[in-house]
Amino acid sequence: MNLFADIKTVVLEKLEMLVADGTLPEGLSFTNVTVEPPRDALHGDLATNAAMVLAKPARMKPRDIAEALAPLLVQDSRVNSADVAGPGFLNLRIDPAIFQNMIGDILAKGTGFGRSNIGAGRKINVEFVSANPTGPLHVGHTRGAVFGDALCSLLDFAGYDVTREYYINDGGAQVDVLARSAYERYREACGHAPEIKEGLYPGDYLKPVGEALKEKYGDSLLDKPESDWLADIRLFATEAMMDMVRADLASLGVKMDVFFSEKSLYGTGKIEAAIADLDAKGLIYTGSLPPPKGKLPEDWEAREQTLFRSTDHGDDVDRPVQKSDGSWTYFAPDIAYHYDKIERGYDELIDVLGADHGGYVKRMKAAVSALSDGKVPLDIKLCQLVRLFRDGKPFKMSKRANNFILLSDVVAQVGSDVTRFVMLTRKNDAPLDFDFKKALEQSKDNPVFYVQYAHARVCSVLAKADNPTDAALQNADFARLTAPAELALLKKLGEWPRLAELAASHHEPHRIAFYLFDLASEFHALQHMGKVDPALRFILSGDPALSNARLAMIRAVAVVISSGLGILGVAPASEMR
RNA sequence: GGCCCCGUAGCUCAGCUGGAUAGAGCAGCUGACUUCUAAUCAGCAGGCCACAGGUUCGAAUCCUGUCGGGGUCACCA
Repeated sequence: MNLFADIKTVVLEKLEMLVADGTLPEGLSFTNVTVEPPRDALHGDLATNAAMVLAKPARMKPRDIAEALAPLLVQDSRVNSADVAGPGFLNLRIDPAIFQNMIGDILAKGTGFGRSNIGAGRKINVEFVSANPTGPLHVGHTRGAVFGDALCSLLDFAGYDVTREYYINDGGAQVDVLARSAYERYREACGHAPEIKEGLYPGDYLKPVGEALKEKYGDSLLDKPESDWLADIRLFATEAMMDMVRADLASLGVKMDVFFSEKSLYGTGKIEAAIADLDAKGLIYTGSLPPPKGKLPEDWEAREQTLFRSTDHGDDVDRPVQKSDGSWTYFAPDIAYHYDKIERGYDELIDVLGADHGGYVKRMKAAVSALSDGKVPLDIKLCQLVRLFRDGKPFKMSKRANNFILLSDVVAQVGSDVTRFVMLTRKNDAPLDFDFKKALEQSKDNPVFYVQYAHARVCSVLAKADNPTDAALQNADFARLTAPAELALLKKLGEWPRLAELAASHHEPHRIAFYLFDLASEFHALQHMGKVDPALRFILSGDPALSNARLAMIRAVAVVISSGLGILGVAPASEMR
């Protein structure tokens, strides 16, 4: 159940009644009417802005509308009172029984509580990580991996049919460089001194690949021209790199549904087909681009190129799809790749990219808009940098010194759960500070710990009460939960379905992390009250009925925490020792 | 120079697609454990929401401009 959605339905019904009886004029749009929690709990449980947003189109005073609407709302059994306040807000007080009985709902549905169907089974493809297959994943990829994966879980929770997808950039020049680097490691394995020239990948991770190549080819590729071995080694090395990538992702609990190869677009007519589709829409032409605005590059010269008229779909300048020698630019396979996604029948697309790809957003959106005739929305989420610290001191990373921090380093040091949670405590477009020491600290300073500790405390209390089953707790007398702090906690639980929907529709998994922190905070506060006032303890030996109700309540907290952590891909802890 | 992102308490950040008196955590100060985990909690203090205009019943939120920080910028992917 989503109380906010339910009550909004009621508000809309009552507004229709006011139209029907002539109080409100016909033809009003109710799309801006909202039902949300008021900022201040003193104002009530829910508030609607209906009277204010309708005042102008209805040519009425907000208070007049509100006063007409209020008595109708109170007719609903769930609404105890409706008061006009401020400039025309309607503050609603909800029957406490609604919140109390929600516990039964939570215990019955378990972690399914809060699932919605706003996705309506629409197919959505989320492309993320998509790191070049030239080495292991590093911290930057880690953020994209965690963000993308959590976003997928969130969308699934909201009723989408989600595909997790990784685009393997195995068609460009960088995999040739990989092959040459691997070849040197192969020579090294064969007893020769490797020549890791400038521009090749120097990392040690290619040594096992060299060994494996020796295993497979013996000495047969030594002293052979590049043309004899390049294709074979490229394939071999790329597959080895993707094995590493898959292992890295697995260590974070990320499992892709589809690995899509860029190479598969070449020589199969797929690029040609995508460009032909654009051409048929009159969006491909031959011409030369104007020089970039502002400072002119020294070697700039006008060039005839095959261009995509992306400016028809919101881009700032048209983009080349073919180089002057007739070969494709990197943009062409990207167009073909997104064309392929559209042809596979996705209703929505999301690309998760690093912030350094910001300049790429408009052209890709333009391409998808053109290819799908504006029917398939593409959202591009840019993940900002991760800055690494150890105990407050910045961590130096240098690619040249070959000491850049790998995903596997992070996971090895702090574990998957902590890595994931910390990475999700920031909006994707804000830079993230990741402190190795703080991430492992067991204090309120560390939100992962704080949330897990709340869950563990519930487990501990339930254990004290001999672990009653959810089925048994569902029969508790929830009406006994009348303390203000208890009702506040229940209202927080009631926000979960709405919050999950909002997080999903905004493509913002970090909201889950912040909600869990708030929920944990409410719970910790309530538990602590039991120390000050024994009457508020969860387990009261003299009142088994009230104890059961409270145990059911905290069990519901654990269920929602568990559910939220599940979306983030973090395991709930049952004890913290 | 063009485009994109960011600018909110001393620090790190939320702010629910425009709502009521702008919120957390840390740091600071004052308090709270013979009890279900004090690994916690309560309170105090802390603000020109970068700045200036605009849109309207109402702006941290939307628009325009300015300043400051970051990213990116024609045959590299």
